[in-house]
Amino acid sequence: MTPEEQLQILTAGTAKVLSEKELLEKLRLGRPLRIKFGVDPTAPDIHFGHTVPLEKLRQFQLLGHQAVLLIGDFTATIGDPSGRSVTRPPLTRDEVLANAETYTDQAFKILDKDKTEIVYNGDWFRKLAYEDILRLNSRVTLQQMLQREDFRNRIEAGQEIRLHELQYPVMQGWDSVEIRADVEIGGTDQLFNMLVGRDLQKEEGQAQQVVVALPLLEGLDGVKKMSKSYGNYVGVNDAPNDMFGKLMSVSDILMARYYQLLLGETLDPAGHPMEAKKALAEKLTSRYHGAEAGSAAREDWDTRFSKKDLAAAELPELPLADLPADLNVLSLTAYGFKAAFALEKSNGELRKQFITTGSVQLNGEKLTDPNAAVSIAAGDVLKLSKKHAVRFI
RNA sequence: GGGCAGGUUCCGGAGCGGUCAAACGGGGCAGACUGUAAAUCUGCUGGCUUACGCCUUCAAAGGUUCGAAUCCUUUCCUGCCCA
Repeated sequence: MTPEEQLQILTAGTAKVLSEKELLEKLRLGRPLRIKFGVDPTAPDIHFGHTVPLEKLRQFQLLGHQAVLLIGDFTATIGDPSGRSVTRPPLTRDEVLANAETYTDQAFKILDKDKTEIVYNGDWFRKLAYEDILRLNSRVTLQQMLQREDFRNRIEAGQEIRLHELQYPVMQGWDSVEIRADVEIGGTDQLFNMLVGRDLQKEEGQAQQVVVALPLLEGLDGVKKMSKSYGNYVGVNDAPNDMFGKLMSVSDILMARYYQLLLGETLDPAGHPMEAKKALAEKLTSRYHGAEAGSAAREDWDTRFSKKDLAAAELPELPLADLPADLNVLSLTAYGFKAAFALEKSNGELRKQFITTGSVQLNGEKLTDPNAAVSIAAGDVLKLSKKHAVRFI
């Protein structure tokens, strides 16, 4: 593949590349480039938003370049201040290592493990003496650091910035020197840190890395960035049916984004949107759970939602023995939500929202009277809402 | 340190002694329609109650009053201006 063709693939879906010209020049060198991607193993829960840079890294890998996955075991104990409005609590070393392992397990569902070099930045940072650190710091000015938007905002807002937080960009920059990175990949929130890498490489007489910034993935609502705290995420550890279902609920516009950023593919505008969405959901589910689970999730979705055949669908199962003693429609519904989905609904909500609207159905029969007595037999299917149903056994 | 404006239910934002569980908008949830899409429409959105009603909420603590989110005092916090 020509450098020009590679460039086109590699810049697709990116938010910013500094610069495309330099990237093209590097591609023309004809040798495998060293592509750095650094992760902070600060949280064990990984969602699809985190996989966007990995997808780009894989593209580089497929084109024959060397992926270098940097585990920020050392920097994680500081906490990246990027985009943060408060100082992050430091993690213990054990937490960091455990998180790192979880992370790599997930990452290799996307990356080719055998062709990925893993490095830990503790390997060099732990060896630095105080005088080395001072020397490193002497190359970056306070003014440069203060250009950062999040630092600036915190100063303006009168919020504290601890001195060690200023070290973070310097350290990330130094990682690039140690790795001799040709390219660094990261989210747009990493732009500043990645640029520091260029400065330090220049100081060290190295060629400067090209910075590839990727957009932050929108969450399921299509508006806010994907984040656990917004509840709009798809976790890579979500159960196959959950993952499939969540992906089916995205809007058409968002689907095109997901194609681009999660699959590295372009959505064919000629196809039927629902078919395209099922294909997206199946591919992603298969990636994390295997092809078998992927197609099973699709089949189950079809029986449950396309054919609306709840009886044949795979549902959470509740034993008859655990049913509440005073069984009526209201207590049954409350029990279903609580036992199968861990959702605590108030009686008022159950009555007004779920029962009287006809949302609650037993084997297809609407149960609209909260106080009506019900009897449940094995095999009965209780539909609580469009998205929630259980089977009794 | 001085002056001014504020802190209301998930968010924004009305209310400024009783008719306030608190307008309106957003968000969320449920239903209809659909492709678990979008758009649209309907309902719900503190808790308990079939309901009458009761209970807990309007930064915190006290107080005035038959009665307070609304008035007074103190405390905490926020924004703007001056030094």
